[in-house]
Amino acid sequence: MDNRAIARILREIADLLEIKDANPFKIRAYRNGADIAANHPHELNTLDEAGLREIPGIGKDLATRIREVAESGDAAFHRELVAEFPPTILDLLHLQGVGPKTVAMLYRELAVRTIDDLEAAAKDGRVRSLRGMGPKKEALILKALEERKRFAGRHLLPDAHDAAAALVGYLRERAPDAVVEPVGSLRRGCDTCGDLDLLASGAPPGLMDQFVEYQQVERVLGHGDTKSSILLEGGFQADLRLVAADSRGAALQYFTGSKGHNIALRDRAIGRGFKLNEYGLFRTTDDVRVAGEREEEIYGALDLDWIPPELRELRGEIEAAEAHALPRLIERADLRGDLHSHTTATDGRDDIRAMADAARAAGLEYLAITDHSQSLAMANGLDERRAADHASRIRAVDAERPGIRLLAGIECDIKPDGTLDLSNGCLAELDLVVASVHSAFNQDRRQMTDRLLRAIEHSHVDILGHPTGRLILRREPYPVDVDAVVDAAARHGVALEINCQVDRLDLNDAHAKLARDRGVRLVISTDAHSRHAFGRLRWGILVARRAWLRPADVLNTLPFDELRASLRRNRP
DNA sequence: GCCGTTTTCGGCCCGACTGTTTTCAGTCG
Repeated sequence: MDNRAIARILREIADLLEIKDANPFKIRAYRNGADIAANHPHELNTLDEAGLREIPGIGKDLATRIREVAESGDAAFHRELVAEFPPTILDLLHLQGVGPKTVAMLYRELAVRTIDDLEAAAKDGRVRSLRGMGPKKEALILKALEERKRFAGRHLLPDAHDAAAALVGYLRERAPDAVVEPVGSLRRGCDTCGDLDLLASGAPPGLMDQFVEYQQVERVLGHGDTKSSILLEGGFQADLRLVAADSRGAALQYFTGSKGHNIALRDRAIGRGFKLNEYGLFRTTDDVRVAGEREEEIYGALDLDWIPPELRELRGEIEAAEAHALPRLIERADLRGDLHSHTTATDGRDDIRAMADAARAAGLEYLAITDHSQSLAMANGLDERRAADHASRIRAVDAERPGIRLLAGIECDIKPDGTLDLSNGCLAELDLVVASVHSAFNQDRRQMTDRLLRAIEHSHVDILGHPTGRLILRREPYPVDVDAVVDAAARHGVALEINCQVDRLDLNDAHAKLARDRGVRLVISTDAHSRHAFGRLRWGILVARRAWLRPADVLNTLPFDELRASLRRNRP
């Protein structure tokens, strides 16, 4: 059982306890445990009970349950809860406006067990007969059921940024003197986005009416003086909060989150005799406001350095801010090159010259052309003869093009047995080798891990490409022991890639941080298949910042000559 | 269920909006 599976069971326990109306703090403890499991960079099933208990938030009971799940695939406590309530009622919890109390009542009073049961009960008027329910609630439930069919789940980062940018632009036009800005997971740079949180500071109250009148509105979910929510065509939910200009810092802090970071910060405020909310930091004794206009003041009043939003995930940033030990995070301007790209020689859309010119126009000093190898027949992968010819063409363009240096590389397939797709002799003639998995994703964890370790041990491999193979919202990562891969990369001096394709972003933030902590170098690469793709470096930068990476942790911040000298094949 | 420069017991973050209510519970973020 991997962390994801452990997290799912803990989350189901929390949901079922909530439906049972159990102690809310117990529910929070399980939910917190699920978050910890989902985001933990190490495999929890490799830890014993003592090791688990060292993780803050995991105590005696949760450690026992996690061990139980790791060993048997389930926990007795979970099975007992599932026996009390059909697990299908958990689907009901995800409907907009339906919470645990409603689910419990629907099950108890109407024997509603599934989404279909609920739809039937709402349509034939049984829902409105319940206490606390009425025709409006019934209509809301039917709306939520209909929307569930149309828009499922989260959204990719660029889609969220585009939708937010359009909405922010619309609001700024109507309130030119206010500050309108994205907050929430957008500001933290999360790799997917559930909803769009916006903050307007110092805006006239009428802005709220204009927000709910936005052209793309599918439905207004709530409309108040300081807080409104809308559902956009296409499925995004957008929330807008209005605060006074002198509360902007407090509101930014509050609505940026994450939830865990905020709870820890408010806890810290209480411990120092303050109360923290979206309007400011107040002294408990006399309710006098001591900070609120700027975020820096809030953190400062709590004896902390200002914390970049990408780090606000309760992964040690508060301790680091207290010790003045926050890293200087990497920025787009620190990147000097791109080490993964494709051309018309395989499945790219532009030729070597077009790619080189586009990379230079994007401000890069060097570009590695790394087309596919022969196994990827679908992509017209290169055999040894074509790889050699392609390399000489790349070098010819390099010689004729000022202002950009090219590396003649390859994205070499890692075959199912862990051997590479081209001979040593062929790979030795190139400047750089990215090794990647593109086939046989169904191998088990042991096979896949051995496969990657064997590739890392290969003396010509410089970079492991998209190391876990995930496709966000489409395909789970293949099962692999990331810990072992990171350790091997550290031993052999192989860099791990943060692939900037918007549905990959692979490695993710937690794994990239793990790699950094073990002294592994990362690269941030576009995997560009056209000359228009270099802009996506910004998404990889967000992942890197969330992973606490400094410029020195990333290989392609080096000047060209130093980069070349640092590659495995050129090291003494 | 977790946790401890106030505590091993008694706390645990905070506020807005809605619908169904005659003062508030439920939901959401």
